[in-house]
Amino acid sequence: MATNCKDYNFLEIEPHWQSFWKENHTFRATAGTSKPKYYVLDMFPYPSGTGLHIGHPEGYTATDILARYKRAKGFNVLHPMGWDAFGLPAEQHAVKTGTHPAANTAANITNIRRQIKALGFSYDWEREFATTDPKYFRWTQWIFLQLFARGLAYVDERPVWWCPELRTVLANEEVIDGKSEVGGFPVERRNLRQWVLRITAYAERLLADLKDVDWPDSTKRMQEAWIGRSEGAEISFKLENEALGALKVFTTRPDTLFGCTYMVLAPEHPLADALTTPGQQAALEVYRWQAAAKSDLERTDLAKDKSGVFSGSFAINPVNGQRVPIWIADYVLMGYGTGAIMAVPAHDERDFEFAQRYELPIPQVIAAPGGETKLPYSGDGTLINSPGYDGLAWPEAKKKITTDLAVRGVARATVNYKLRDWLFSRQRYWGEPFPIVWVSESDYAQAKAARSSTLPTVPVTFTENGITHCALPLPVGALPLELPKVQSYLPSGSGESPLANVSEWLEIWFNYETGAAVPASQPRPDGDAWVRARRETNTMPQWAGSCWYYLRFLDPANDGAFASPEALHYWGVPDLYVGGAEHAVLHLLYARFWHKVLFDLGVVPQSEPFTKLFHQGIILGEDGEKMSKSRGNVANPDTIIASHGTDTLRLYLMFLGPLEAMKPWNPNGIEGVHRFLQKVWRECIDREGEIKAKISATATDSPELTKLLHETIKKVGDDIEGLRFNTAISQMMIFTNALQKTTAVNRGTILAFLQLLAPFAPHCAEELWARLGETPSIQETLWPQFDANLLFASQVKLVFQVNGKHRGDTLVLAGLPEAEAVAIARAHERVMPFLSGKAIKRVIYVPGKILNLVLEN
RNA sequence: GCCCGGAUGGCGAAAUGGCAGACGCUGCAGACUUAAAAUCUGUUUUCCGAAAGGAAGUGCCGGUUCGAGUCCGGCUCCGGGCACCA
Repeated sequence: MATNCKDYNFLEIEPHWQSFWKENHTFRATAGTSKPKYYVLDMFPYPSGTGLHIGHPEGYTATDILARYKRAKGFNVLHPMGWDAFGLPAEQHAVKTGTHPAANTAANITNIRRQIKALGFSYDWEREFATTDPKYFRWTQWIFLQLFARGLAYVDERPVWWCPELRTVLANEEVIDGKSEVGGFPVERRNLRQWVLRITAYAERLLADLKDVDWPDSTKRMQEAWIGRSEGAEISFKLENEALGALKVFTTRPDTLFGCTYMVLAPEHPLADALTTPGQQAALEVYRWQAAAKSDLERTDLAKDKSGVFSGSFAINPVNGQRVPIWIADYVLMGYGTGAIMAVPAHDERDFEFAQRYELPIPQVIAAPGGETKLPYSGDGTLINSPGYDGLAWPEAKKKITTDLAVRGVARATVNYKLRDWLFSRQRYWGEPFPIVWVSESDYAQAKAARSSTLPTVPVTFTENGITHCALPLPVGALPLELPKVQSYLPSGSGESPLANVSEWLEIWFNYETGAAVPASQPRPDGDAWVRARRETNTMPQWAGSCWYYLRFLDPANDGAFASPEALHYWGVPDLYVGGAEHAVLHLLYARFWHKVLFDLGVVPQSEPFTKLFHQGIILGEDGEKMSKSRGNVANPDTIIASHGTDTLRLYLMFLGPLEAMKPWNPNGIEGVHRFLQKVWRECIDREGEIKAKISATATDSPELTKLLHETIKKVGDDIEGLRFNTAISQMMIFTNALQKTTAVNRGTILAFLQLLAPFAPHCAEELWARLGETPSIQETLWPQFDANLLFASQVKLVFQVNGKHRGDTLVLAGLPEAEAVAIARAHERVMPFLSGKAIKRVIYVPGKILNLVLEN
């Protein structure tokens, strides 16, 4: 049922077909058909208050074209959309206005959903959800409980930004130049009790399985670098003060052990105090205080100016018994390896710099193959000045020294990762509450008997004022644990989240069998399973909800499981995942980690979540700068939809350049693609709104037009598969230009072309399809086939070159033998003059392409 | 500092090692129009030339090749990411 506008009235056409698709559930995905499945997923957006900017629809248009194309190719397509709706901006808004973040979030979702729907994407909206829906985060909490039960979640003291003035914890992005973003107050690092996920337990698999996924190489390399595997040895240095035991260091270069002239501890190292002699204590205090006052950024900015203090103590080098002074310096980090290093200044740049400044010896122990003596030298070489190992190549020496020391029990080969465990809690209101209560040791012991399968082998505990608290999970049946209403979204002031102020919710009698809770202010209910408990006040970070949403889309209404085994089996994981490169590490690594845990639990059938990944490029402002409100260069899709229509916007976004490229927004080009759609319209519909008279079922197309049509079918299909939408559109423009020059055209040719256009400009194609009297919807038709026989021309243009220079061309029969081609060239009026008087030394002939005659001299 | 991209007309760009600049924008000229808009046609890398045609040309320097925007080596600039990881 088409509209009846005479001109290409997109404002009438686009809403018309959008409601048609909605009423007919055109894009509803139903599992279990015999068709092959195709799951194409966008990184779902955070519903921010400012709505969509032009960058969002770029990736969404790309996946939509693919989704529509794959449907036409006979696939059962799953193409969903939802909302990553927990997050800081909503909380900040709540603090400012006092309104519940849920209300603000819902309003933002309504707006952004309207914007996305106006773009006419073929999402199955029946699968929509937000991560903030209790029916969704119930399963986020469920997955957390699985991690907890497997010992992959624990609590630990971790430093976070604390602003004494605001009495709150700040995120990294809320700290600017060591001051709070709000108010500009000073901030400091402060240790707080945090939940941490043991992602490091999966480091090896997260690294190894990268080889199995079809991702951009650069993204794989970033993840590799982030995981940062390095092989080396942990070596124990005996301390001169034997009462203190040994000092363990990690090194990737055990072969340079003879070149170790000092050691360095991180200022936070537990042995730092004990090792510091009374005379040096004051200096250490000052140094520590200086290091702590620096932000991480300052500490790393000062990288070039290494500093430290001597502890006054010595260790013994296990290979040669030499006394080695122990220094304390902030260029060694407590978070990596053992927080202590053996310094080999001759072969490490940082140690070299430090040794120079403090005039420590710099003996060379690796000889460069070229005899080069410039230090520091960290390249290949053989050992020198290393009695017992001299002359060995460094890799062998590394093995031999490690084994020799291992035999003596003072070293072992180890693998270290840069990857740290994942800090998984936030002191915020607007996040998933942890389904955890804290109970006393004795109550935990009592509950353990009833709940053992849901508890980790080693209880998760923390100690406060000498009292040990044990983490007891809610039974799965008690999920979801929803957020309580609070009086204020301001932080508690003590470093805990606002939840710490809701005492009726916080302090409870807890039934560890059912998960039921009664405020502790009321009498303890009858029954053995009731224990005194305090709820966990932390909430989960925004990453939690985005870690597994791609699985919930498979079966979003399921109340009995995060998704049914049937849905998990049928739809599997996304066949294509499209989103920004800014998520190359964190989101994609966290999601992979969770997926692997679910795989180990046997609840998902595959070990990797995203088989194929693609990053769309960023669209910059007209000025070539990143779009931002403050620069005032933000383009809004709404205005373009109103002025040119969404089909034009979609087409233009794809025509701008390669999908992966970073490109500036240039609204001048919009007219070009809009004209293209106008032209398509005019080729189908005349000024009176009737079907153009030149279209007829009986017209015979010229061989050229037929060939062009089949070329276009092939190229558009190939380009969509390769995500090269810009060149697909160019090809359709070429076809339309040719169409315009015809006086009669076969109706079937027009219909086939409209099918090619449909994934790109679905409203326009649908309208013209209906005007031409076709039913059902163009979305339900199969992609046209090209005839490969028609792609080969009998005549081809052969280019003549003399000494590699273009000297003319001519049409020849395809498959012309070389001898004949040379004869034609010799006789060619433009080629001949260049050949006169010279012998042909060599002939390069690429049939159908080029004939290059190489002359003597 | 390290890692990853990128650099082609006035602009966005295209080009399995085989005619560089497809397609689109802009500009210019023309047709239609009383006129304008819209639409259509032609033209638009630079230099020489009246033209035919010729020469140069894909950030810079060199190399491989009959032939290089494309491959290799060395730079410059721009963008992104990471940053004392022992």
